[in-house]
Amino acid sequence: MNATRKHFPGPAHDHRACVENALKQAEAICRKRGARLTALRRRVLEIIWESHAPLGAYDALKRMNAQGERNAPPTVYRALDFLLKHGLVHRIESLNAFVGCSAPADAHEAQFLICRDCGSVAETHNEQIGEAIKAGAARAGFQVETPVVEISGRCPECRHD
Amino acid sequence: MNATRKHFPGPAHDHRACVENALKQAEAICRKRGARLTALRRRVLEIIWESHAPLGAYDALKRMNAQGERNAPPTVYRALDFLLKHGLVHRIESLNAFVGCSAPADAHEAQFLICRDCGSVAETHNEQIGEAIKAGAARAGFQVETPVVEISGRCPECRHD
DNA sequence: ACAATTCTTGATATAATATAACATATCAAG
DNA sequence: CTTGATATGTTATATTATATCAAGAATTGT
Repeated sequence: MNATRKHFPGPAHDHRACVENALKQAEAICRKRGARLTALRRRVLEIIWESHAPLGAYDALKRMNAQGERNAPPTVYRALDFLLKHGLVHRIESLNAFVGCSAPADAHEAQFLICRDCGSVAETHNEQIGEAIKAGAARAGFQVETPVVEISGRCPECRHD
Repeated sequence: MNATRKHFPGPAHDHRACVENALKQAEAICRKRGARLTALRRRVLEIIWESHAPLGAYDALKRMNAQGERNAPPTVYRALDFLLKHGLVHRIESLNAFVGCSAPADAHEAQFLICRDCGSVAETHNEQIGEAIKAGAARAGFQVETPVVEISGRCPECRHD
């Protein structure tokens, strides 16, 4: 196994497995917490998981309404709020878009590698980055609460050295 | 001197000096590059520097128009684009807002410490964070281009341990 | 100084993202 | 089964950002 594949699944991977796994984990997590993963929320999660590229709220809404339904923006935003609160999706601040969380079961600080060519995002959990951030912040007397680390660049598939 | 002050200037500092310094540096930089720091752009930079808290584009626009002028959104966005291009301001992605660059003369990768209470932002240039990011990305086969590091938390003035 | 070119600004319209407010429906506990 | 809490529906609006075309100002080459 190529170390690369661990983060960026590559174009040929079985994406249905990603989606199924994400939904199954989400159900388990919500069951354990007594949180209600309603049909609507599950559907939004599924839509977000259509690919590894972040999806805007309005794009998700379009997909929800593809069969003629008439959901309004608050509907999708509320579902996204729920999913965010439970760590099932992440918001990518630099894109105003949302991506499925690859490790929803564990509390974690994540960083995002965002390919500027294909748009796909890999989530990493790099403690060194977190430590460096905390150390630097401490020197400024700053108390870290929510570090946002979003790294734009080129994924293994799209780079051409 | 308190190490803290180096990053967060604190409420009592002489902010006019910050502004004057920022404008003087901007002029020098633009002169050296043959870039035109027009009256409009200079004014937007000055408005952004009104405080150490990031300012939204439309808030900047309101201030520009406070004396009855009728500038439109593209005007302020264009000025901001110019200032961004020349590294005179930074965009804070997680706030959709802009803050003056504290070290415009040097090329640098910056991180931002954002106080969630008072809203002020300190810019740091921490190479360890940059190195940790590059190392982590390399392990994923990812080529870093533009790392965004925005750390929300509490500044020295606002924390209460 | 003049024309040609480029850069900057003005002006209007509209796109894209996000939330407020209030009504109705569904669920879950007692 | 009714009460209280949670979730969804609906309409309107706020906030952030860009496309497009026209007009003006500075810069360059001659």
